Amino acid sequence: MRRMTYLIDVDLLYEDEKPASGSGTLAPDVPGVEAIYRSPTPAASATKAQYAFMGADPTKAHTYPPLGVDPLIFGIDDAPWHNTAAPYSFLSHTLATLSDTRSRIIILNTLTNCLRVISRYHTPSLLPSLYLMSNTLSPPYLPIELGLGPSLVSKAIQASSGLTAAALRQLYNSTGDVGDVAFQAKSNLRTLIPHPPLLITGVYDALLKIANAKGQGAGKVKQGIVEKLLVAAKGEETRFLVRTLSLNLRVGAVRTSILTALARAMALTPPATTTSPPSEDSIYTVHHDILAAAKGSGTDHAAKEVVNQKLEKAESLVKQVFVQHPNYDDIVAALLDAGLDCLSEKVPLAVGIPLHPTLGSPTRSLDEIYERLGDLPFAAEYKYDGQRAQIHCEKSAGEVAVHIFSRHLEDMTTKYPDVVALMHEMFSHNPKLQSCILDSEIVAIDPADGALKSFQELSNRARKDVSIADVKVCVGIFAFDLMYLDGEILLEQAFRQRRTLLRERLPPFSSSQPGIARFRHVESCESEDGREVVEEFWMKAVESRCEGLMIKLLDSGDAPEEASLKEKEKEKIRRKPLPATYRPDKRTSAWLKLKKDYVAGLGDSLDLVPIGAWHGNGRKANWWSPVLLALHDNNSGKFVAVCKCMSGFTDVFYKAMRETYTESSEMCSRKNLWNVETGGLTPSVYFKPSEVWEIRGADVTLSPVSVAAFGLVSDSRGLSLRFPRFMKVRDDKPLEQASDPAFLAKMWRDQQGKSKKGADDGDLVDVDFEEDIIEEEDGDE
DNA sequence: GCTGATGCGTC
DNA sequence: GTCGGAC
DNA sequence: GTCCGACGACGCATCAGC
Repeated sequence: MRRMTYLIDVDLLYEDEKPASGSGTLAPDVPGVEAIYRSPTPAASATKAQYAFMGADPTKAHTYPPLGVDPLIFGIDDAPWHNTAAPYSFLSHTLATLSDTRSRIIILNTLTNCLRVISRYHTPSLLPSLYLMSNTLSPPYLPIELGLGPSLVSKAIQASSGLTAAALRQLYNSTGDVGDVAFQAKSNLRTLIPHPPLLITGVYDALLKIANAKGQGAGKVKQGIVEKLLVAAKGEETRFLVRTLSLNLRVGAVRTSILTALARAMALTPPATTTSPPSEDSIYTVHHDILAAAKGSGTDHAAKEVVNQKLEKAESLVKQVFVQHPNYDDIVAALLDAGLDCLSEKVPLAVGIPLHPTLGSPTRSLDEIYERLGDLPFAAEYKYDGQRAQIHCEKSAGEVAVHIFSRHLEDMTTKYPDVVALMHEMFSHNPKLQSCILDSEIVAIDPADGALKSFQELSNRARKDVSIADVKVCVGIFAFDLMYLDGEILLEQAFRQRRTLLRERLPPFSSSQPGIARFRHVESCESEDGREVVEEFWMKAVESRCEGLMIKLLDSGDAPEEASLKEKEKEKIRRKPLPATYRPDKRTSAWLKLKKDYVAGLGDSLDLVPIGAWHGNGRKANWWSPVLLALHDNNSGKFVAVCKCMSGFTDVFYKAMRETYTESSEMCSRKNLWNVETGGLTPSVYFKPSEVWEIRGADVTLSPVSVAAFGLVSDSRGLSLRFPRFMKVRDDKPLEQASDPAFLAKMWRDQQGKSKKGADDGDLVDVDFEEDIIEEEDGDE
């Protein structure tokens, strides 16, 4: 009913301001955006079939073949589109297919077939397709960002659909997806002048132009490009275009799936652009005859086995190359030029290009660690609470080039000029050093005594184009691995060797200049010293300002067998090899992390009351998520919000919550009926305070938005919780026994006391003293 | 030139 | 960062 | 075991709007 109203509005709008020329209500023309519209042939030649697919009802007509089928069966011999350039509708068709399934197999088939078609019929679209599939614009270490947020996208949807912000908001609350909102808004529109089809290359170029719009008026320029894209988009295109623009593609395929598919596509359908065809004995390429045999009547198991082996080899090759050199531009260029066989040589690990760091998987206790590793020797290292840093250094003609990359491979060299200077000093102090790539944690420290400071203090550092003189927060580098040294790649060596090399060739170093970073190795101990030593080390780590321990195998070995198995069963089970190499592609989490807040009794735990919530997104679209949680102030009797929480709930729990707090019931209202204090947060709905939940977090943080414990610890800030997650319902606790502000304030003080020598006398810590420090830091600017 | 909102990175 | 769900 | 996507607190950088 309401929708009818919109339809009329929209029609009226278009009567008056028909955007036949792309202007009207739309932003002024943006130079260079014609590429979006450009079609290799005049628009008039677009076939009926294409428009059938792109019509308002995309479920009715599909000109594209189903992509989810086994790639061996999939017929790639008919071009699915009629122009030479690949239309964006083909990609949105692919993404729609992905969205319809959760089956990994179908997802991989779909991606593989899509990439085969594109590389066969329009190789220039291959690279942009990979970026659009992975919802990225460039390698992560290049500073290219869309700079579009929900508000700008929403404005653009308003402008191109005629719907009001409130109408869009309501659509959004019910679907939990901006793409769906745009799709529905657009489906109410009748465009009189058909636009030429969007092209994959055109969409990607438009995204780059959005990213390149900088300076004053950039918002308008970005919005203008978005509106043009939206006007040109048809059917499913709109949905995925908007998801792309919101950086929330959500089709169940990210890095690994895309790399796997790219490898399979290249193996099955080698590009015709290579300077020479793949050799007959290529271990990757699936040649015609074997492919024909494998896809035959389905009985040639030998041929299928050969195909599978080749595909597996290709996948592992592409993944390995990518984790060591995460750049689709380079990989696609190499593939198109020389195919899979030369990929490794053409796209090598290189100093100056970040590799994917090895990650740690969580562990609940030291017992669990010993269970998983048995008696294999390991090193236990402090896990510092700072920022991961991969440091690249290379000497060339006497100059040392330094690059520093973050955990997600962003280039943060200009954030740490003090680290760069230190590396220069280290290299000149040690003239034999030529090059290195090392893995480390950068931690805020007290420049006087090197005492560790908190993560929150580190995060106060400036981030861009910092000069050494401006550095306000001193840091220490705590190195723990060495992946490359003097021209030699060390990834295949055992951690024991890499660690020894690190210690010998890059010893601890302090600059002669004040304020410059210091270079240290992480504190560590070894399992060979005995379990008691490790236990003690773990306690020491917890008492220091560390999150806990990282556990790393020193030598490659085999996982221990389960003691409970009988001898016969043991023989059947293949022992799982545990590598001590630096190979993040082999195991996504090769190291084990033991953090204090995973361990029962060690983390911070609070009893909080749910007092409100927001509408969930995506798979949580029909549930309350996140939920707003509050302390109970014993003095005022009021509930005071501390933080939002969305982690730790099961689907069953969400459903139950939806029942308990039914919208517009006596338990749930859009108004603040129960007079709760929410500070800077405004939930979509308020809950009647009625139960207590146990919530765990890693740390208490000083918060600019929270008003919990406001005034107890700082005059300008409240307290909140880092990494909050739901543990369980406390049926046994009445509301009045929920945690109160004083309790939270005490938790914060205890946490501060821990790091300060002599300040651990609990209640004797002077609140005013702490407060002074904070206000001083606050008002320093 | 300043302030607040927004984007996007860190954990 | 955390977590749960699906395969 | 692996992959994916729901989202947490926080703070600097940037740009809109005054």
